[in-house]
This record gives sequence, C-alpha cells and structure tokens, in this order.
Amino acid sequence: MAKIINVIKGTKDILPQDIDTWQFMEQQALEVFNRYGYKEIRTPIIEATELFARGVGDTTDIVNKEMYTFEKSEKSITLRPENTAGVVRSFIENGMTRQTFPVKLWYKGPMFRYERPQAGRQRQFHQVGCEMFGIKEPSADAEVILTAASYLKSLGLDNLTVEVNSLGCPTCREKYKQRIKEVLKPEFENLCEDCQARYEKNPLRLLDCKVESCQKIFEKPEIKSVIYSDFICEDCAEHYSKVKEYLKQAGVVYSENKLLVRGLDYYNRTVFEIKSNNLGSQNAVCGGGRYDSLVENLGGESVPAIGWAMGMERLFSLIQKNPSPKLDGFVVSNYTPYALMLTQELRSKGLCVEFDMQNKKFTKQLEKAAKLAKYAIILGEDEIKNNTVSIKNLETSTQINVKREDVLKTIKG
RNA sequence: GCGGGUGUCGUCAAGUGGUUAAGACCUCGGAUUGUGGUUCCGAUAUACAUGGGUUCGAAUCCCAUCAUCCGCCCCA
Repeated sequence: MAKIINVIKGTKDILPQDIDTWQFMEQQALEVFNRYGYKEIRTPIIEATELFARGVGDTTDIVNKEMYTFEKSEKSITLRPENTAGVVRSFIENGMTRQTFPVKLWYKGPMFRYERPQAGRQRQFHQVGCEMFGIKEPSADAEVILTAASYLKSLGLDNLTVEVNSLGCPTCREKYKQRIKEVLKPEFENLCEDCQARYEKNPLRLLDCKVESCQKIFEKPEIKSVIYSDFICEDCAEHYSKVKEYLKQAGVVYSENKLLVRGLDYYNRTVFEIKSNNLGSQNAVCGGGRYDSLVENLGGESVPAIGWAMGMERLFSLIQKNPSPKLDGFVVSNYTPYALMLTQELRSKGLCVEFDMQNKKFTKQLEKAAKLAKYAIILGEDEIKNNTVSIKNLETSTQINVKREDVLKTIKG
C-alpha cells in the first residue's frame, strides 16, 4: 500500500459525527447576531503581512513568532491569525465610515497561528466574532458583552465567568507603565527572563506572569499597591463605571480582574474575557475589548470600535452533544426500481429516506433499516400491486399498511 | 522556543524478554429461502510508530527520530 498522508500538525478534520454541533454553533450565531443587528462579513484568509504588523501590533507574540507568512511576487502575505484587523481593513477600504453608526459586523472562520498545539489550542482553529464601529459611549461596551453572553446562552452555556477590566486610554496607561517600571526597578535582576523582556516591551504584561518568584515580588506591599492602584484617568474611570453599571442592570454577573491584560496592542479602556473551568489551561472562551484607535492607525478616520472573538473549538468542547438524528425512513424492498422511485417520491416530500442499493436479502435490509431509521417502509409484491406500503415503527415494532400517498402523514404525524 | 507523558487492527484495550500477540466494539457473512433490535457461529490472509542497538531470543530493555497528548509561554 502507498504511504498515507496525515493532517498537518495542529490542524484537525471536523468529522461528520461532529458536524451537527458545528452547524448548530453557526446557526445560533446567525440567529442571535441577526437579532442584535449584526451583518456577517467574510474577509479573505490571506492579507498583507503589514496589516497584522500595524493592526495587531509588532510587540505581540502573535505577530512576532506565530504568523504563517510567505512571499509571493515580492509581496509578503500572511494567513490571518485573527480577524479584527481584516474587518477593520475592509471597513476602511469600503467606506463604511459613511454608513449610519453603529456599523455592526460579525464573522466566523479559520485562523492560523504557529504555536505548539495543546488542549484547546490548534494551529488552524476557528473563531466567531463581532465588531461594532462608531460608538464611543459605554452603552456600546455593555451591549457588545451582552451579545456575547446571549450567544453563549443560546448554545446552552450559562455558568461561565465574565471578567472585565479597564486598560485606560493611551495617556493614563503610559503613566501607569512608568510607575510600574519605577517600582520594579530595584527588583529587575530578580525577575524571570520573560519578565525582564516584558519590562521593556510591554510592562502591562508583567502582571499575569505565573512564575512563583515573580509572583512573590508582585506580592510585596509597595509593589502590589502600585499594581492594584486605580491608575486610569477620570474620563476612563467614568466610562468604566458606566459599563459596570449597565452590565449590572442587564443582569450580567461579572467579576473585575485588574490583571486582565490583553496581549493585543490595540485594546484600550474596556477589556473582557469569558472563561470556563472545564477547559484545562486554555480556559478563555471569549476575549475582547475596545479598540478606539485601530481604525485611525490603519489609515481610516478616527472611529471608535469594540469587539470580541470566541474560539469555536473551545465552545465545541463545552457544548452538550446530541446524537445525530436517524433517517425518517428506510425503504425495504427487493424490487429495486420501485424502491428507488418510492425513495425519490418521499424525498421530494421532504423526508430523509434511503433504500438498499445492493438489493440484499430482506432480513438484511430490515436490519439496516433498524440501525439507521425510525421507520421501515416496506414495499413488497402485494404493496406494489395495491399501491400501498407497509410502515413499521422500528421502536415499537408496530406495523400498519397505508396508502402510498399517506406515508408522509403517517410518519410525520 | 522549553519541560513531561504516551505510541499494539478502523476504535478501545490485555500483554513488562521465551512457542501461532488475548479480548471487546465496529464492519461483513451465516444460523433465520418477506420481518430487525436479543442470542449463537464465522470472517476481515502478516496491529506491536520508524530506524538502530543490547540479547541465544525484544511489543517488552537502551538510543535516536517521528507523531500525538499535557504543561510553560501566549491566546480563542
């Protein structure tokens, strides 16, 4: 035999036995987001590398070491590692700035990141996400989080933890960074290697380091007081408290996590995550936040925006799975042409029906019917002669003879 | 990029140096020549990740490679 070819590391087939659940996720997305006023947008899977360098940020891990990038006709092209940058690009390029605000867009599709695969992490994975443009008021933040919560609820996922935080605006965040750097300066030598690098590149990300020795340093009172201080400016603080107020009024249970720092550079003010306890170490189902300067950074006008993305594989592993439904009927007959005709007739009426194309023995066909279908539709010599069929309920073993045109009525009630 | 675990039929899984490598599920056939799901019998002609090594002898011990899973990191 020839050598078999395997899937690429970190990628997976979505197999027929799982497709019902995937289609369910997609169907719920369509319905819920439509209700919330979102329109689907489909952007290319490949984009100019520069889009991600400028959009996601070149200090992020995603851009630094996780992108699938290749050259074609002297252009640098990258498989999208996330879709916010692509949506923003399209928003600008297609003049959506001139549409009535808010502009609400949702997407779903594969993303690519060159990372070491593990539980809840693949190199090709799927995200579903929402982006809302044009509203700077905190009501937008609350609505966007509500949209996420509604979608999760529609999937039967209720008991998830919503965490929120505010990163402030570029001005107050910069001050905060400086204060963190100052207070940690004496301890610099004691920080782990990663943290030393973060100290320069993005001090905000020092905070969620899990190395014990670093955590001990962060626990020191004088340092802790800086880390946990309310650094955000008055405007940001007011925005943040409004968001929380709205969430409370909408009945969203959330907790504040001051260490919730997103690894993407474009976020400002509100950031949030929705987590599960049943996912192992990759426990975030949803991550998002406000990105008021991204549109401008990518060459558009200054348009505020906010959005989130969910990992569909992670959702998949949390969703209650239902067994695939059985066929409505299986035509059992040793008269193949008649069986074919009856099958076609029933299908045209909307039933899911199969027949035995191999014309096996009657018992074999019935056995197959019992395995695959709710009803056996028996078509023998007598039935053909009288223009009837015998319908056997394969669960209750009751069998009745009905007129051919009454099959639909009998099966569907 | 760094750690740790694991690789035996399509799937699950026994077997820890010694004749033809259990078993179960799935699939297919038969018992049952127009009535299934239970039961019984049988079949799938060479499944020990790959390549080396140790040994009289390796699925079993050692090394390497590959794959996969888990953790760090980061994120969805």
